[in-house]
Amino acid sequence: MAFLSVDQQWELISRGAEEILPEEELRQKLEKSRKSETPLNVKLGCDPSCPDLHVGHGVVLRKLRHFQDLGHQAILVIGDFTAMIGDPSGRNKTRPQLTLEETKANAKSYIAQAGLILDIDTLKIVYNSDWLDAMNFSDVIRLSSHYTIARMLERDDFTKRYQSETPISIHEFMYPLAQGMDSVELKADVELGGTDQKFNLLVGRNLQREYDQDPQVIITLPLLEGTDGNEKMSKSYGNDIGLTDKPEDMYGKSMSISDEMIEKYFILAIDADADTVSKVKKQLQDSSVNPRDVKRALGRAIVKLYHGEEASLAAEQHFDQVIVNKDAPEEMDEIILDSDTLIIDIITENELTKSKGEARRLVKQGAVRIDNEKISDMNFVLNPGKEVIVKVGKRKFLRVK
RNA sequence: GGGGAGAUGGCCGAGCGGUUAAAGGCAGCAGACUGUAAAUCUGCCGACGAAUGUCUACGGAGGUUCGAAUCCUUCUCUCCCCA
Repeated sequence: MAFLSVDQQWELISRGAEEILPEEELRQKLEKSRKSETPLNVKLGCDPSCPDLHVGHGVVLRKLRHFQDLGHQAILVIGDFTAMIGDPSGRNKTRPQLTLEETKANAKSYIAQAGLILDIDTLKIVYNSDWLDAMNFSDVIRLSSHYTIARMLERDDFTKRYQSETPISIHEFMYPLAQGMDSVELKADVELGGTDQKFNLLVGRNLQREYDQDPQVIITLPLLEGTDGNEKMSKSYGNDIGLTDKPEDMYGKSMSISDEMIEKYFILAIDADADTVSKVKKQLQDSSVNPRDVKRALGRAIVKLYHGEEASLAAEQHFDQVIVNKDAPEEMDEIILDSDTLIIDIITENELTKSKGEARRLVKQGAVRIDNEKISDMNFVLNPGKEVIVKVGKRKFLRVK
């Protein structure tokens, strides 16, 4: 296929990107690829230690998709090797040791979800255990001789941990090297990653040079904060919008982001073009529009991206009904009661609360309603036979028959 | 190899023989107010029980004591300094 001009490609590639290092080299690579009609190898590594992707992952996946749209070769590297090794010291909870089966299952789920964004047909998927597992100890020593401790310690989190006297195991130094080896193996022209990956991406660049390759250009993308507006989006912080979340949840979560995040979400979560972004920015600044309405548009856009237009409208309607008008939703889990049961047991057993203690606390605080009637009696008993709706907090419902 | 410091609830961090389910902060949850925003205020925040309460918990295992997060022994792990 014919490639667009470098400037045209540049517009899409640079959209939303934090840094492109070095810019000039990327221009040259694009120029060369255009002339020789050879697509660039664009690499994105992923960590299959967790099976669920969220909108934060979507940011960098969309960027990879941009390259696909421009006719380049997208390569998804499944980091199954590192996932299998995990963190042998067991200290790092985000890096548990996985079995081969778990890794495979996660990778499968990862690819399926990534397919919501990427063009799977032209995507090249590789597993880094293919080459990393084949290295022996001498290979590893040879590889590590290309890097020094001082350079390793330049990495932000190493510096911090070193200064705060928290342990750093030697093997942790191997991860950036392993990731760099991937770039060498794949002869990557470009590697994408979040800003927190900058160091690792640069190691790949340096290693390629050591192995006499044309070093990759790195493109970093801003990290998207989660719905709390604070921490980066992550399932473990509970602030994520999952790609496979139900439309209503997706919409609801989108509505709970803070005003300051709206513009960023427009840029990173839904890839809005420059015109839309500047319009949003203006609306937020001159308060001609209630920020809530800007957010509603955002919520619809996010749901539409993953579930289609129809679902996005339904999700908004659901939101209006349940949250704005405080009505019960049409669909909710339901149970059939066969004997008199304490309300506390009902909500605990159906996972509306985590423990009976919590259930009691909520009753005490007036957060539990039956058919919209606040109950305050801890010993309230529900009798079978009559259909009622139990509501806990603002958004947990259960139909009891 | 030698010397020193340390390991407390989701996280940070006080406690250093009984009044400690363990100060304080952060995070979390609920209520009020709202735009399921932010900010603010109030309450809760190990489990089980209606409750006096019972059980589990201060890195692991033993021990001293009427009583231990606190003292002793030992193991595991971490950090610092010297070599």
